[in-house]
Amino acid sequence: MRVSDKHQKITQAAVKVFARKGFFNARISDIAKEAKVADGTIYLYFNNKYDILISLFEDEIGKIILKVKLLLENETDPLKMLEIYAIHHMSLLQDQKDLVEVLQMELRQSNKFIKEYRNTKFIEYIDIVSDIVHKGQQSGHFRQEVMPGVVKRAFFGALDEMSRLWSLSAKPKYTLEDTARQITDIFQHGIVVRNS
Amino acid sequence: MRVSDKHQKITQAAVKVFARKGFFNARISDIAKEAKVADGTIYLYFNNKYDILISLFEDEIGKIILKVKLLLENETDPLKMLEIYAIHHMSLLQDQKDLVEVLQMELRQSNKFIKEYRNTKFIEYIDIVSDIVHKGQQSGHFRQEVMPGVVKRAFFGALDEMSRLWSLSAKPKYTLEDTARQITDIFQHGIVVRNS
Amino acid sequence: MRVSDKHQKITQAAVKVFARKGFFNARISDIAKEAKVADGTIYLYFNNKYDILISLFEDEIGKIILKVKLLLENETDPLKMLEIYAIHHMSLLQDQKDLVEVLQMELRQSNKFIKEYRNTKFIEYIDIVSDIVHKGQQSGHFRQEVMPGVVKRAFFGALDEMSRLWSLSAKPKYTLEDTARQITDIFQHGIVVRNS
Amino acid sequence: MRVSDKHQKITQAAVKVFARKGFFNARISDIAKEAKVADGTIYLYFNNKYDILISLFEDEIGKIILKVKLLLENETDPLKMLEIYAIHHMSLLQDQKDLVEVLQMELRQSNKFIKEYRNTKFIEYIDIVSDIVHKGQQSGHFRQEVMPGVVKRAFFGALDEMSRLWSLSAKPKYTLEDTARQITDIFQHGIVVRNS
DNA sequence: GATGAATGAGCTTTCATTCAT
DNA sequence: GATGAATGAAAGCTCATTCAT
Repeated sequence: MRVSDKHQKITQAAVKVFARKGFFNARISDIAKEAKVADGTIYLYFNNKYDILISLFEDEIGKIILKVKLLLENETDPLKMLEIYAIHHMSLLQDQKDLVEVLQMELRQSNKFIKEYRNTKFIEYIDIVSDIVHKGQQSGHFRQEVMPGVVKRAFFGALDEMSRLWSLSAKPKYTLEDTARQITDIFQHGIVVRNS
Repeated sequence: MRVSDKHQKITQAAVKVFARKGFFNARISDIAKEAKVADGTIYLYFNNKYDILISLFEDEIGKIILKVKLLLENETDPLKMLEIYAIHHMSLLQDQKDLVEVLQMELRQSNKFIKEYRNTKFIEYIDIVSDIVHKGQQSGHFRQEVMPGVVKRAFFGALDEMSRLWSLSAKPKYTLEDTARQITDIFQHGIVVRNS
Repeated sequence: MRVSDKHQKITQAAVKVFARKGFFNARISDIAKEAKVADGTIYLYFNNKYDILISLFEDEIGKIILKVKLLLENETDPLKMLEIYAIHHMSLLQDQKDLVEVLQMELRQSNKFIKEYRNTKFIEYIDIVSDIVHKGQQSGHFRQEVMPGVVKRAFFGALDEMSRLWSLSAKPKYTLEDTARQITDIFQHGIVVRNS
Repeated sequence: MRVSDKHQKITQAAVKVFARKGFFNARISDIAKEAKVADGTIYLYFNNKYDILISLFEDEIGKIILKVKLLLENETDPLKMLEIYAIHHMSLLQDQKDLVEVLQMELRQSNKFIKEYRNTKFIEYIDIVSDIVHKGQQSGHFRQEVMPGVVKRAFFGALDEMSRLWSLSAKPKYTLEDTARQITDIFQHGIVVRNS
């Protein structure tokens, strides 16, 4: 069995269990059982319960960043780039519902209980948006008075809140892709230079 | 001593303690000490620890709804109404920082640990936005193809994410009011009918 | 129930359990069961497992010191004082066998695992001997070249080792009092000025 | 690599680790690391953790016995023999500080956690003293009324306690040899027949 | 109503020991 | 013989909740 095998099995089990019960209600033994390893084995790969969450967070956000950057590589239109980002973000939910729920939780909780933890991976992820906006402003597509730092947060927040609703609702009205497009549409209209 | 007196003291203490430590790390005895009552006294007013959080959430959101509805009463321009909503939402952070932090956490957590809890108060709060959008569409101010149900989530998400950032950052670049205006500006441009 | 009641019950239970199993093999639940309280109750009176041992040690040594000082109060002959000290020390074993065993263990162990703990109570106890020796030297009873600081350690060590043997052996040859007298005899002869 | 090689490496490592942390706080992995072998290897040479301690104890005491018997071989004066024994005992501290600390601990603890263990090696070691005393009584050097079985314990106890102090104190007042001599002096005076 | 001492279930983490390689 | 990853029982400690006063 490869070394990374157990590590990955535990991470995946943790995602499942954290998503189901939340971080605090999840027991180590739950994760161990889900991963089909002994409780003690978890501590060969992680320092403690928090460490599982943090590692998981950084690893998974890291993968997401790589993926979206790859998707954006061949696109130059900043309007289209926003759409690609949004659709990719929302479609994560379809592929990795549990992961998204854990990341959402973690995002609100981690800074509460681990003061010293600085969430650089997350910042890297949303900075993709401000980069797009900045580029759009330089190319004259986007209004100059719009603040990229505000847009990135607002755009992420809008997508995130929408995905939260989506994962909770039993029978969503729209597809995830439609939803992503609608939010993108609002932001595109919201920041684009009017051709009047 | 009025009955509500102890209840309120405990609620306020809970807001403080939950904001400081998070729900799970907060101890009942912390709240009791902060409220200057005995541990057991809390159980005369609340069924259990979760109940404090839920009650707190509903009570406080209720007050916020009342306040913002009052502010919107004399305004008819849907563009201005969005701004009023946004500014009021963000300014909560100034007046009740602890409360905002607790509400943000609770929003992401409660559905994890209390499956049966349906967050009707929160829905009522964001429905104010969809009402504004709907009204704006009827009056011809807003584009018909925009979905009010999407806008309400996106608008709330954008404001909420921005306020999360704000409460975390040591020295924010902009004032809360400016931030509210910038986000409102994006959404106003995003959904308004173009006068071309 | 008096506050001190539970504290004392736990201390006495701890003495019993520590003596039976040793500190490390003793479980908190053993002590709790012996004291007929809940496991958690112990933590209302002691900070942790070590704290039980330390508190116990200091409290009980404190009592022993008081007792022996009282016994020595009306005696002026330093030779007799040594005997009183020795007999009292050895007779502890009869009255409080468990306690003696715990103290003996603790004496060898505590300084190993709690580096910062300075055993002032114990020093106070053996300093009684060096005081006697010093007084005996001033009154011309004891040889000047004898070091009180060495005698106190040697005397205590001799008594302690003898009592260790005693508590282990199934059928001791001599009575405790006889043993105390024999050791005292050696030391008396060992340090007294010869009347030649 | 000779069989005994690993055995010895582990024993020496165990002495170091037990002295540093005490038996219960020492981990098998600590010993393994110190001995530069794998954890599992230890179990090829010892049955369990306790077995390491017991083996170590018997082996090392055995060596000490051999050494002191050799030193005493050519001496016939019982007074001098006591001094040789004392000086050798105390000087162990200089050469094998860790070992002495472990033996001291073990002496007080082993009978607590391994009921069936009878410490014959230790008895053999202190019986050297009672043999000296007995011989001294037969040759008329020592008082007849002194009990060899008491002297051996008292003498060992005095030396042991003194060495315990010595290994704890940062800056001892006297040299180990002086201390040994002082204690011997007290016992010599204590049991010798007076030439009056 | 108010108190806070007492409870004990529950959890994270440790570590001696095993065993497949 | 040697390894060290894996095991899982075990235990210290916490804290929501209760209830006698």
